[in-house]
Formats: sequence, structure tokens, C-alpha cells
Amino acid sequence: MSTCLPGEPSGPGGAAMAELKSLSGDAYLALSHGYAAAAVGLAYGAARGPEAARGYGAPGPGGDLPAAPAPRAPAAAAESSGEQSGDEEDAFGRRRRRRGPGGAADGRRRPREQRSLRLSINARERRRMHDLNDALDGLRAVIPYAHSPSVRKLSKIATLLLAKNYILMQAQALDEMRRLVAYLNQGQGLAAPVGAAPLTPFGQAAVYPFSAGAALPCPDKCAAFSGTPSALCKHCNGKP
DNA sequence: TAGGCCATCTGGTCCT
DNA sequence: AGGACCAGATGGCCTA
Repeated sequence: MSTCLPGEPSGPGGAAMAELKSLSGDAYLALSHGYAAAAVGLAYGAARGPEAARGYGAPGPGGDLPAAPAPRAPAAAAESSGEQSGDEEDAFGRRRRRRGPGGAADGRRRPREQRSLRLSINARERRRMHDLNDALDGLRAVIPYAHSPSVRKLSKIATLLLAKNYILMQAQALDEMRRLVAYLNQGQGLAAPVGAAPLTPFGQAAVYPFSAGAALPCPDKCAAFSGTPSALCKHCNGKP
């Protein structure tokens, strides 16, 4: 991940990421389905299975075993956290061979308590990352893009960027909807019962979650059309 | 083979 | 002290 910074697109994947970042809310829906195949395809190819990347549980990333094939087959989380304690000596020895930074490679022999503590910390960190990945999976599930077995799963960064653009798009659509409703209420003189909020397509008074401090006099003169202050007007917000 | 993506380990830092 | 969070390092897998 560190080699592919969001701000530094490089190669085909970088181009796809740049497109993803610049994707406007308007274009989101139109592109979202195609994007999964296009951008995702650019960045990730096509044949990778959805779960291929999930190497959960591979004991001390096969990397601990230089000559081992270490397939990244998915394994149960319990298995992943248990293997460490099951083969503590070997696992730790392999790690010490591989890990460079810090004191891990200084050749000092660690007390058993320290090893046990380290394994516990590793398991905790593994669990934390699994939780993070689960959350990302949940995010992928609600992002409208092509969910198909033939389409590769969105990468982490692509998921986040796509989600951001999707949120922006939704906010923009909501804003335009409000404008339209306000326009209809004003232009067509939509009558509302005295003392009641104007009718809206939503069947109730609309609220403006983004309009803070709405107790100002209405510069839009929204009350001039229906006789009552409009809850749809972001300026008066139902408070004349 | 290079590049992208990922999981894991690890040490450091901050918080409770 | 213990846990959460973070970033760097490392190596495996996959695709172009």
C-alpha cells in the first residue's frame, strides 16, 4: 500500500485511482457500474476471486517460511490466532529471522514472558485488522458498483474513495431535490392547511439537517406565496 | 519481471 | 500496565 499513495498515481492503477478521486457526484451513478469493471479492472485485472486476497490466518504470513509455498488460503480467525501459540517456538524463530526493524532482529534472546506478550499483541493486532477489513467489506456491500463474481473486489483505497464520492453525490441529489420541492411549493402556490407545514412529496414537513441557525428572517419571502412560512425554505425553516 | 495489493509482524506512541 | 492505534518493513499472490 505504501507504494501507491492516493496522491501519486502511478501506472495503470494510478490512472484509475486518479479517475476515481476526481469522479464527481453527478457522474457517480452513471459510472459506478461501469467503473467496477473499468477502473477496478484497470487496477486489479479480472480473474482474481473475491476472497483471493483474504489471506487471513496464514500463519505468520507464509513469509516466515522462505521456502514454503504458503498459499494464501483463507483460514478461520481462530486458527490464525491459535497457530501462534501452538507453534510458538518455530513461529517466533522464523519471525526473528525475517523481521528487521527494531529490536526484533538484534539477536537478543527474549524471555518467555516477552514472547508470550508479543504473541498476544500480534493476535490483537490481527484481530483489529480483521475488524477493519470486515468494516470495509460492509462498506463495499452498500456502495453501488458492480457486485459480480466476475468483478474483482474493490481495493481498500478504491472503496474509500468511491464511498466518499457516493456520499457527495447523494448530498448533491438531496440538495437538488429540496430546491425542486421549494420551487414547486412557491411557483404553484401549493396551499397548506393553516398552521400546518406545506405538503411535500415526502408526506411531512421537510427538514434541513444542514441548515444551522435558521431563525433568521426569510430573505426569500417564502411566506408571500402560501401565507405561511415554509418549512422547506432553508432560511425560515418553519420559524417565522 | 515489475507493479499493485494485501496480511502480518513489530516497535513506538498515546490513552485509560 | 494493558489496549488501541499507527506506520514501517517484509514477503506472498496476482496481473499486465
